Amino acid sequence: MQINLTMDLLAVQTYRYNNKLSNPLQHKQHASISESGSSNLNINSVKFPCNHIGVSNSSGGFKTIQVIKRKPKDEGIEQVRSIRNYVYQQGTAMDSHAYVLLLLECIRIKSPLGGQQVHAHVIKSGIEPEVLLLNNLLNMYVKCGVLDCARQVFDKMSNRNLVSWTILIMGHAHDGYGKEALGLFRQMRREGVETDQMTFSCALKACADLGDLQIGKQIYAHIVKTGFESHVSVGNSLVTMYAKCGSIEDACNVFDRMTHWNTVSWTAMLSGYAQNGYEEDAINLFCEMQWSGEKSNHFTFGTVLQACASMGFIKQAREIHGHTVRIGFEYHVTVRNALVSVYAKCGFIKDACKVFDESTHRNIVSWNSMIAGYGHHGDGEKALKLFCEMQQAGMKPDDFTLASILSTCATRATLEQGKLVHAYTVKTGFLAYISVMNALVTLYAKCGSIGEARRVFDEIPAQNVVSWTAIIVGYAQHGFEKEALKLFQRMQQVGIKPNYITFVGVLSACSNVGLVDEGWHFFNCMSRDYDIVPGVEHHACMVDLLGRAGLLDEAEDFIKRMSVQSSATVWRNLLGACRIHGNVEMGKYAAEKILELEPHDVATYVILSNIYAAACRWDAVTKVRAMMKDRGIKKEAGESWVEINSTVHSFVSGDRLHPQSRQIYAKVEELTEQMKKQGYVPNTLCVLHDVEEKQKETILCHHSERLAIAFGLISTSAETPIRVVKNLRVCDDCHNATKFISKIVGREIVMRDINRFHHFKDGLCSCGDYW
DNA sequence: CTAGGGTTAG
Repeated sequence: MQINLTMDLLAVQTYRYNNKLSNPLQHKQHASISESGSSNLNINSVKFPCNHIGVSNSSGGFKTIQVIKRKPKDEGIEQVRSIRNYVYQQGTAMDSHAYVLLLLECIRIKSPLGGQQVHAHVIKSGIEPEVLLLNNLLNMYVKCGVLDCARQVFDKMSNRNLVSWTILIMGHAHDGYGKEALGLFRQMRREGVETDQMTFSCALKACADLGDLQIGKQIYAHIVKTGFESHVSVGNSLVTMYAKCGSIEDACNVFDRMTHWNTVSWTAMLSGYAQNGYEEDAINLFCEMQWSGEKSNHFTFGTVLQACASMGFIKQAREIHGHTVRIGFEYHVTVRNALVSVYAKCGFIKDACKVFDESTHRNIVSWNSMIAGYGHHGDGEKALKLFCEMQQAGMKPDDFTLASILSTCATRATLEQGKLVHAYTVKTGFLAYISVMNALVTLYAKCGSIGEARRVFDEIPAQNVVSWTAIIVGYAQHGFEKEALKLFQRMQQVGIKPNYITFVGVLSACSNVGLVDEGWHFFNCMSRDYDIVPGVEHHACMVDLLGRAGLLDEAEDFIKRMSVQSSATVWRNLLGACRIHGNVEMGKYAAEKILELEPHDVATYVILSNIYAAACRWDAVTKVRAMMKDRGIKKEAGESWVEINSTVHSFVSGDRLHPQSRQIYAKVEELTEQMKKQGYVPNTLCVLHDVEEKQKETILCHHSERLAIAFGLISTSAETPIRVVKNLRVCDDCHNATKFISKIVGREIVMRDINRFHHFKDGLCSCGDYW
């Protein structure tokens, strides 16, 4: 089916990454306040940045970029106009107090334009603004997200007080400019201004965001010295700072030593547990909190539900959902968003959808949660539809939305749609967000364009651990292990520490080409040199590596000695290796293990049956087939798809639903003829069905990947590479056939199966038949 | 002037 993205793409002719937009800091447009005033009251001459305003940041990181979420044009102008009229109506009666009220109104409607009008009017009025009014101006700019202007006001103030400093520091800390916030904090102390609990809190928040435990501890020492330790707010900020810096013990210590607690204290501790992988402690603390009599609020529920989400604790989530209903928090937007998220992450997409649909008030997070939910656990088409619906409902996508949508396109390998979204990010300035660029790296990698992925990666101004991981995983999936491992070294040279997922990428790079020694090396050094405890995913990689390399006993032994709880994936990798190396007994054992964990896993039955068939154990094949019938398990349809003109064309084996079915099958026949002439012999062992030999050949030739390739060939011009995606491992016979096809038609065929990429060219596959 | 929270990228 076709999905049209409701985007105005006319203005963008090219999807290529636009270098000029890569660093909005070079393009920052300052909102200038004209001292002469009056001209600025003319709506038409208001010079105000409408897209993004950069604030210089020594860190060079991505948080430096703010995007003012523009409201629909008319509405914005209306707001400004009404405020201006209000100002005019007041005539000469305007005094400081009235201006303060107006500024608060600007904050309420989030109108920096309106605020600027008020500012201009203050200047024009000729009154000498006292500290209170200036602080409110500062606050207005900060709250409207225009730190540049706040800074300008601040710099011109002759009489700053503690509040002025606090507003500015808080503004920077709140918007992610931690270094600037700490710089201001230091400057403030140098200038001899007394700090209070509020400034300490803000400084600690800056440390928390920067993850700078050292400075955090220095500030703590200062807090103790000045006697602010007993303030609840300071305690809360300390808990948060330690938790965000990953030092959960320190956070606990502070929490335990506090003399009194409020809802914030409990929530901060809860969140600390949840973010550091102590989800169960978080849930226990939530229970303790209920016993203590402390009231929960929407933040508390949001946090505890998040803890449930990352652990897949659906039962607890439902209980908490019930609790929010009982105490009337059910319809709070934050709670609802958390509910959408928890249901989606636990795989209960229908429940998530219900909560979303029944929401009376939706904000950007609500849409993002639902879109991400569909992208990860439902289906990509629904995610894209919702993305369109969201815009029809007048909700502007943000960086989170776009990262999710790009990730959805990556999963579906819909390169053309992905390119449209890429263009959209260029046009709207969202390309400035590292999360969006990282998602683009994965998009191109997962669509088979590893070169394009690399180009995007290289253009990221300051790659973070996710960027590096994305490109490493990309190379690993394409079988370019050397490049993957080279980049792994490079990332460390530039000072980026690999994390848990980076190692999944590194180990899969090794397993994809059979680098056994290197795999062991990386596996062993994880905890030794990087302080990362290998998890079940890493163990699964090792089983895959050893098994596929033919070291089946070593792989089995490895599973038996594993320190973490085994998963179906671990056994599935062993089963896959048994299939490759034809080990019937171990395969049977692995299959049993998988079925203990996932009794309805269709693929396991199929592979087991394939193993028996390859060993000519037809009795056993029959048995497996009977077992499947008994248990009501149907063979999962292998599905392959190609994207042509932004439309996804999907095929299952023997499928005749496509309108061009006749031509597709004709092409398949034609190709088969040519292939046979060149020496192709169908491998009928790949056929599970109990049918005549001749019929088996036909079944093979009508496998979903063949249909997709044939359709790709008849729908695109010569020399265009064909990109096919398959939801399962590519079948042995199809792999062989595709090599022939690539040579016959003289085209590159890129096939992504569930594990990796196969680049077929001139009769050869990039995997070197090791897959 | 207010700490605390929900959505994202691998």
